[in-house]
Amino acid sequence: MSDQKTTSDTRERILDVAERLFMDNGYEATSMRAITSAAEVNLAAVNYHFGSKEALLCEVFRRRLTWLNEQRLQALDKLEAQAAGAPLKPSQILEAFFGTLLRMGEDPSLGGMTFLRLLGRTLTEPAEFIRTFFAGEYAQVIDRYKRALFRALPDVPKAEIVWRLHFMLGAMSYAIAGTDVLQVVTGCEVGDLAGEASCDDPDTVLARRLAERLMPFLLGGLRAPLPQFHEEANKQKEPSSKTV
Amino acid sequence: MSDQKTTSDTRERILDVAERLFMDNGYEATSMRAITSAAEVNLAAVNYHFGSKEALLCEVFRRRLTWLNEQRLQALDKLEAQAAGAPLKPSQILEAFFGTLLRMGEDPSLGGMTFLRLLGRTLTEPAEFIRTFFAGEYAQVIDRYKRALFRALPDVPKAEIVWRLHFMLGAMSYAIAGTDVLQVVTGCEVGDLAGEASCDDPDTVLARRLAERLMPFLLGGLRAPLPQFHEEANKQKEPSSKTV
DNA sequence: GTCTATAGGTGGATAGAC
DNA sequence: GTCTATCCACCTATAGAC
Repeated sequence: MSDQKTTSDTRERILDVAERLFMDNGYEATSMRAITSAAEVNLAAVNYHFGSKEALLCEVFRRRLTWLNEQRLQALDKLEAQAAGAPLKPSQILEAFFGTLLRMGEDPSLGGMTFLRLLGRTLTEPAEFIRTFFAGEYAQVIDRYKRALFRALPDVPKAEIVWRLHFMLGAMSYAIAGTDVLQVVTGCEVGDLAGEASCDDPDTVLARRLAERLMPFLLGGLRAPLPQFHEEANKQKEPSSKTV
Repeated sequence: MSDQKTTSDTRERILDVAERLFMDNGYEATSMRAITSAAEVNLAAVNYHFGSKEALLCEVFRRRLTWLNEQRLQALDKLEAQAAGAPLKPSQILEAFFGTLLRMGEDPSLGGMTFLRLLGRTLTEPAEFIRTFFAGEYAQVIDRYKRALFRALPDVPKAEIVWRLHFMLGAMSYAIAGTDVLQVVTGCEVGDLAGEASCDDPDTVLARRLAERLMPFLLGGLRAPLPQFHEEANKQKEPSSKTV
């Protein structure tokens, strides 16, 4: 990875095209032939550069997720440095986690909405190698954020926080992955929901509107009154509904 | 569909097995051969009974969704009759919509968690025929519930309600579809999150716990303060944050 | 309704020349 | 690094006997 003068853009072209086609059609329904012909490279090039179709998919994600993971950890580092030992506010944590991702959607050079949609869709793919891959990619970052939320919400049972983190991930993933489902389900064009018309790229506008809408929703869900518990409740709290 | 004395359970056996395999592997990765051999029927039986693999998938959903749609509409009818013209409470509407679905997860004869997971995963599949199918299946019910929410939250801009309905659908779908992602992402077993051990089927317990956890989260999100608006805000409200 | 047999096609991967 | 040619496993769907 050092001295090829033309680390020929073949590699990058394949990754760009694969990203788009995997998003449009899904992993299984996208053939190597479709990728290589759209990228105008030879069929054998994928196996030469990546080894297999599975490895190609992983590389499509790795090139974006490495950057995203760094950004998310840095955002948390920065907040914690500013707080000087005090717990963070939940809204700050959510902004660092979800805001960092959603800002990728506004920047085509980071993959834009194409990558975000692909990510949202692929997270629920059943294939074993995909689940294993994401587990490894996400483990460290999720763990850091989980601990930040535990500190930020000391009165909420940890199991409850974990559930809600999961709900938040789901709301975001579907909101991103299903921007076309949205139209269908709601009978509205995304343009109508986005507010005023804009001169920018529609995807960029969508990413911005999404962030504005999603963040209050997630925060409201995270801080909702706790559910009733049944027998002995969790260690730290009296059961009945209380706003956290 | 009337006089075959043995409307041989071949048909039902295929549907049951297809439901499970589509859930385990996804639509594209599940072959007719895998289905017919697991169901112990002949390879040609699927095409005889359903016509094609696509039609089989649609039928897998139709046999559950028809019932679900009826239940959801009846639940709303009943609430509206009780209210005698007054708007419903948001919590009632969510209970009717999401509670009805989640109760399917507790009843294996209605598909149980297998069907719920399949539904959650399939909603984001890119294949055109799937999107078209769901659009037709859901349109009527979603429209009724949308209008109920508009009435229940007259001070919230309609576009905002539509966004939040979408977020809620997403949170629920992922929460269901990704109960194994949950383990991986959070480092917990589902059992740990479910609270006490139980003698029931683990999936049934999970469905119950999920409902208890999810409903407060969704309600908190739906009723969260409105986001800031930029230029001219929506017609009905002053912009800055207000709890609805 | 069920079965066998097969048509007719596409998939991922690789060997080996250049 | 790129290309052609090819292997072969597997797919959906159907024709036609029983």
